[in-house]
Amino acid sequence: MITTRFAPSPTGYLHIGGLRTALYSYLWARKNSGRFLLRIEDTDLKRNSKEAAEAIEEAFRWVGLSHDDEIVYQSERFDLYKKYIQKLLDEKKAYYCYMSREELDALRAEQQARKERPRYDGRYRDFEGTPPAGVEPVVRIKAPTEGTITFTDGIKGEISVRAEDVLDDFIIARADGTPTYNFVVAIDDALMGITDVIRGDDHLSNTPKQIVVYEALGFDLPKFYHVPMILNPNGKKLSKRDGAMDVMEYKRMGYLPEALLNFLIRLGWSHGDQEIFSFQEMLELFDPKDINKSASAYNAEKLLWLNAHYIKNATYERLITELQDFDVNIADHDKKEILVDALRERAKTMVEFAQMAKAIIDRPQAYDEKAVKKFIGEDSLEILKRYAAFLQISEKALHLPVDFEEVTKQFMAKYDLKMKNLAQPLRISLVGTSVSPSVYDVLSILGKDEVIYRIEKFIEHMKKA
RNA sequence: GGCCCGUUCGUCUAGCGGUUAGGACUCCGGCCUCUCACGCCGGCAACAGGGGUUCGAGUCCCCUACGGGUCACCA
Repeated sequence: MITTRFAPSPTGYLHIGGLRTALYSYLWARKNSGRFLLRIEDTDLKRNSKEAAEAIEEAFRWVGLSHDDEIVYQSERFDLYKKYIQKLLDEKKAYYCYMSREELDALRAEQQARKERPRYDGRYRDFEGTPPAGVEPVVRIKAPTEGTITFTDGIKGEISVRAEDVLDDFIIARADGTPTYNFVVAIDDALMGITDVIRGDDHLSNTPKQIVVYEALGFDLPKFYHVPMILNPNGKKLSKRDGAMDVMEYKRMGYLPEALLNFLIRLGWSHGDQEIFSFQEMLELFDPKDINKSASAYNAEKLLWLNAHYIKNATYERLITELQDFDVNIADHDKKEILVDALRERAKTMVEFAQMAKAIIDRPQAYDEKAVKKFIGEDSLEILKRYAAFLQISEKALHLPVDFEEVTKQFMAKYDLKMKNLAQPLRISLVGTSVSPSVYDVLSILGKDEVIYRIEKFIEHMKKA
């Protein structure tokens, strides 16, 4: 059984880097009928963990991820950690260190002056004497001083480091008794039964320290997968303005969650040449062994393309529901399918979709000057007037785009007009600009009466001007 | 600076010793056409550099360069 976990520190929101590792962890667990757990790394306290957890769950809900069991808060497990600290103390695998911060700072300064790696010198490692007064001790773990630590990373391969290069007796409990990150991560992963740790590769160099904890406590090591970072389009670290903002911000910008997920899974992972992955396919095909070794840059155009793809293929119900979040309610519109089909090919985001829908449904507030200048000629108004009259007396029932196409062709034949002569003036009269879906679609969506009304209003407006 | 990791078109990537180095996004042409899109067809564009190993290297090894991560009583 595979158990994975997502273990963010409470920053207040979930960004796409976090979402991606969460997705990978989720997929790997679910694919193997395993469990996917959520743990909040809040040993630091200061920040509001509940709020952060709620933000993460909200984002999970939006994209369709779910976790098993209750959320684990490290801040609620201090007693547990204390027991393990005591255990290591009793077994002499950890010890109190009475070095003051000043002494520590001085030591580091010296080492740096000598161009050495700053590290604790182990002065209290085997201390048996009377502790200096007035110093609240920290607890340090005895780390190996020689030899190498080797582990296999599921993405990077075998990683091997020399103990003397990277380790020292690091602190596992602060002077106030609270435990530190590298200590609790190892304990919680072990106690929660995590078999596969999938996390950002900024944790790669923490892994040896955590292995020291696992070994001191006699826990089995999980498999590690260190996922490369997401970079901004310039190859630098991702910041908020590049896309590292709250995942929910993507919803507000009109992205569909399936597009975001498809975008993220493909960023650093691939399955041959396949670009489009349904959630089901992600579940079937994802394997962390196929994750790339190198960092990848955030590519906004590709996200947009994927979003457009999912909009094109979404159901009517889905799109109509999504539209409600952007103040467009067409659930009761009798031509809603025609409207949706006309716009789904054109919108890259739901925000654009909504804007385009409004541009058709709402009567034009103004007429684009450039368009008028370019397309409204001497006889345009006369043609429109006749066209409206032609529609008015039409005996045929006008509902679908093909109905309007038919009468329009009859009209053009009667007056020996070309589509080019009619289409743009008509479009401008209906929506106020020279850009819109097919005029036949617009005609159908608006319906005969509204069409005639808008044409008359336009003629009126032009005559006034 | 020490340690660790990485480097195929601008970007995401395929490749797993023998390929005209493939696909996708973007961009540029063309077709379609009532505008804008969509769609379709076509095009530009890459193995960081240098040494090895090998009959043969994008693929294996070493070095260099560049990029990133990390070295806390943060996580």
